[in-house]
This record gives sequence, structure tokens and C-alpha cells, in this order.
Amino acid sequence: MEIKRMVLLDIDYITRGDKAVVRLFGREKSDGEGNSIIVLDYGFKPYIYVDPHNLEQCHEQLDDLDLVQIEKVEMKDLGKCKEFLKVTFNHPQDVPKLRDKIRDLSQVKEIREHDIPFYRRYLIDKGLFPMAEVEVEVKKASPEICSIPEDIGTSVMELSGQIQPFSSDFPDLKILSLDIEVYNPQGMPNAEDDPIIMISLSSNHGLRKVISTVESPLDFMERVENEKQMLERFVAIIEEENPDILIGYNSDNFDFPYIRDRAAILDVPLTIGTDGSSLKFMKRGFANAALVKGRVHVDLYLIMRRYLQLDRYTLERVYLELFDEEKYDIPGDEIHQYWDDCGSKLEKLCNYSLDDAVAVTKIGEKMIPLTLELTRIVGQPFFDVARMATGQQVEWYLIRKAHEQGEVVPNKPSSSQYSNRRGKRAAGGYVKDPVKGLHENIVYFDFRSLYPSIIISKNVSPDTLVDECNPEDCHISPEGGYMFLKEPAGFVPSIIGNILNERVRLKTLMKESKDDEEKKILNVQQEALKRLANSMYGVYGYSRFRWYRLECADAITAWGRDYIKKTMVKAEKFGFKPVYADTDGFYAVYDENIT
DNA sequence: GCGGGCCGGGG
DNA sequence: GTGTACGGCCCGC
Repeated sequence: MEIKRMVLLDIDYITRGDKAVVRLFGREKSDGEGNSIIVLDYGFKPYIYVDPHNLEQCHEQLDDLDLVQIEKVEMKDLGKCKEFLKVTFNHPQDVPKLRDKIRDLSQVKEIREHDIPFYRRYLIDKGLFPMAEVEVEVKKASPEICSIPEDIGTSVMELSGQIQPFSSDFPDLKILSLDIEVYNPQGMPNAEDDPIIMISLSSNHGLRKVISTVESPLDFMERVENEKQMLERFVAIIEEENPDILIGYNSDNFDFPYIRDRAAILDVPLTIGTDGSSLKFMKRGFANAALVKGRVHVDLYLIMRRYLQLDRYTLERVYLELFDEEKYDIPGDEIHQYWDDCGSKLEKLCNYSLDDAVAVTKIGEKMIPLTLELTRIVGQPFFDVARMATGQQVEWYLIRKAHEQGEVVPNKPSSSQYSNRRGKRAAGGYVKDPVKGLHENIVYFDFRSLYPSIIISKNVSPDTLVDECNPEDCHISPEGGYMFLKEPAGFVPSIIGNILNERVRLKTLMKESKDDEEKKILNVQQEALKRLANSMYGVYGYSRFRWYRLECADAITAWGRDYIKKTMVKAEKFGFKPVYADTDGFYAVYDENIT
């Protein structure tokens, strides 16, 4: 038995016999140079909760279904203690197979937590956080369980004892970006006919390379004979560099699908996973996601759409926004002309191709830390968090917190609940139309975290919302008259409270710190907490969410309007005449004649 | 004012 | 994979 520490990069499960084996993908040592490692865990089983009409009779009905284990458990449901039956299965696939049968039993009121993916359940139940270090007790795995090619250099271990979080230090990760250029005489390229002409790679550890058939004196160019060799070199360089994170721009929907299609035509195996597996794709509704086992592929396009508010999200536009620098651009439909030119235009194309990859690395270095931090707070894989809407991030954070507090998670809305909820909308924030004209000596008033503050101070939560109550025991919203118990602290308010306290702690540390690098990290961490707290209001009003409660959303904005209007009236008494207001702040001009 | 359909990024 | 999902804008009625 041996104790190892690793950065937990990713997680999935495989099936061996009739059992699910969790695979934890990691990197030993956190300096971006250590070995890739895969740790196997055989010891985790899927389960759901059953809310019974009559506990004993329900238990009997379940006994007939040949389940692994049925156990009586005491849990909270929106703050109220209740008895549930915890039903354990042998394999994650048994859950969708058997849950309808269970739901249909006459003694079953409801089934709960039946739609939580197995690997997410594992992370939550074990208290593990991706992109942070974990400590594992392991032994060498028997090769027949998870055989991977010897020459890959990844060690495969088997969990033989504890697995636990080790430290929350920020690991140093190796990030590699890629970008391809494609021959496109017909406009947008078609993978059946149009070859890849360049593959550009750049990393935060100094790699700068363009693989192409071009003969060029430029030092970053690596010459190959043909497209097939180009793809083979691409695979070899990924294996050599062994990056933790792969990034691209629109790489989910362009670069990786194109590489896959060309590699299939040219018969090149794309074995770029740390387990020797090839590039995979996941359907995620309307968009695909490119997946490389043991590394995390992040498409920065999605991240930029989330964090920046722009009219367009081209690489050039995003680069300009972040670095205030124009990037040299070749119009897409002229790429083939630059390629067919044998002189300076071709050299420009080489430079442009490398520039794109370098720009993606630069954008990644600036934007990835925030998503990394969110990953370490939300506690779901980086790959998933990088593709989640903020509301989803909040939901998975709440699901983890619910588990910590012994709360059974609410179900996702059924399709009829969902269509009921759509259409309905909470009233918005207060907006005062701007007073026309050019105003001088403007002052701006705004509330710090208005909605999170209201949620906490008014204890706005699904578990504190009541139909009737003594007025002295509850907070009553100004419009709608929604009532929230003052005690005990609600589920969502208590979590927002913790987030804001933690944020204050980090900001204090940041001010005290003398180390610029540490200051930067603390700053990203407190920004991530702020984002999470601010988007938590949204869960009440978004129709797909588990903690949806329109009354809560309505009450929050009602209090918000009330506060800002009262503040404006007060400001006016001191000579500040409001000229424009929106939700949590207003602009005013100072007029001494008023007072 | 609405509902349905399309698009975004990439070359 | 215990998955099937966005949000804004335009168009036609």
C-alpha cells in the first residue's frame, strides 16, 4: 500500500463485469511535470431515495424488486425531518431501468435524487473537488481490469484505503492550445474534400509550433510530408507535452470535429487520452463537446460568451476587448488564396496561424483561473463546469450543500411543471427612465450585492416561505405580501451567508498579503464567490431549476424596488436629484438649491 | 404581440 | 450516460 497525492483532473466510470468502476484521472505532483495517473475505485454504489406513503408497506413492495439494499434513513426535506428509504443499486444503469417501476409502486409517493450522474454523486459523497489535490491510498491495479498501453507512461492504481481532499493550493497546470487551418476554396470547408493545411500549438510552458507541409525558414514551423503525418505529429506532440488542459476557440464545434473527420479518412488513430483512448464527442443538446480522457478540453468560446458582454464573439473581437490590441486577421474565405500563394502571403498565413494559437493561450491564461476557481467551489468536473450555464453551476453547488446538510434534493420539474413555469416571470427591478439631457456632476449610488443581501436579511427561501404566520415572526414583502419565517435560517440564505462571509475573509487576506501572485489568486477566488452569490437569486426564477419558487423571486425584486425607491427619496432630501435608476443603483445630480 | 425558426463561433 | 439542455433576434402572421 502506498499513499499518493494528485491533482484530480477528471472522473468517469467504466463497467467491469456487472460492476461500475470509478476512474479518477490525475496528475502526480502539482507542477505540471508529474506523471499522469488513473486511480480505480470499485467500492461505490448508486442509490436513490424513496419517499414512502407507509414506510413498512413500501419496504415490502420494494423487497420484491431484487435490489441490493433498502435502508431506512432520516433526512430533511425543505427543512422538515422525514423518513426516506435509501435504495441501493448494483450498477448506475440499473437506476433508469428500475426507477419507473419503483415510482409506480402504490406505496411510493415520490422518488428523489434519481437523476444525478454517477460520477457527480461520487464527488459529492466523497467530498472531493476537481482541480484540487487529493490524497489516496493505493496499490498497483491488476492489468486485466484497466489495461492501457505500456508506452503511454500513465500509472494505473487501485484504491485500497482512504481517498480525501489534501490541500486547496492552486495547482500549476500545463495548458496547451490548438488551432487548425483548412484549405477552403468553396467557402466553409467540408471535411470530405478539404484537407487540414496547418496545425498550430502553443502552451503556457513555452511551446510554439506550426505543423505543416510548408517549407519555411520560420523557426516555429515543423515540416511534414503530408496531412497524415501532420495528424500523427499532432498526436505525438500531445503525448510528449502531456498537458492537463487543452484549449481552443470554438474547438467543440470546429477544430476537434474536423480533426476527427480527417483522421478517420486518413486512418490516423487519435490516441490523445492519458489512458490511450481516442478523442470522443458528447452530445450536449444543440452543441457537441469534444472530450479527451485524462485531460480537460475547454472551449474558450463558451467561456467568453459567459463572462463578456459583447456584440460579437470572434477571436479578434474578444482579443481586442481583453488586451486592447488589434490582432492581425486573414478573412476566412481568403485562407486558400494565402495558401496557394508561394511567397509573402503564405508566410503571413503561417504567422497568422501561430498567432491564433498564441492568442488562445493568452486568453486562456487570463480567463481560465475564474472557471477553475468556480470548479473548486461548485465541486463538479472542470469539463462540465466550463460548459454549464451559471444557473447550473449554482444548482450543483446547492446539491452538494444539500448533501452536506442531510437535505434531500428537490426533483427537476416534470415537463408539465416546466411548461407551467415558463410564461410566468417575476417582476423585475425598478427602472427609472433617464431624464433627457446632458448632466454634469453626476453621482452614483448603488447597493453592494442587493439581491443576495435581501435573501439573507429577509430569509427568503423555499423552506421558510409560509402561507400564514404571526406578523412578528416573519418578514413580509412590500408587494405580494409573501411571508418568510425569521427563524430558522433558510437553506439558500444560510449558504449565501457562508459565501459572503468566506468572500470577506478572502478579501481581508488579499489586503494583508504582500505577495502579488497570492493577491491575484485570492482576488480570483473572491470574484468566483461573488459571481456565485449574485447568480443565486436566479435559481428562484428560472423554470428548469430544482429550487424554483416564483414567490421567492417576486419577493426579492419587490424588496429591491422598495429599497431603491426609499433611498432615492432620501437622497433627494439631501439635494441629490435622481436622473436615472436601474435595479440596484441610481445616478443623481447635485443641486444645492433643493436643500 | 405572439410563436416558430435560425444562428452563434470556426475556415 | 442516474444525460437530450440556450438565448437573442428576425420574420411572418
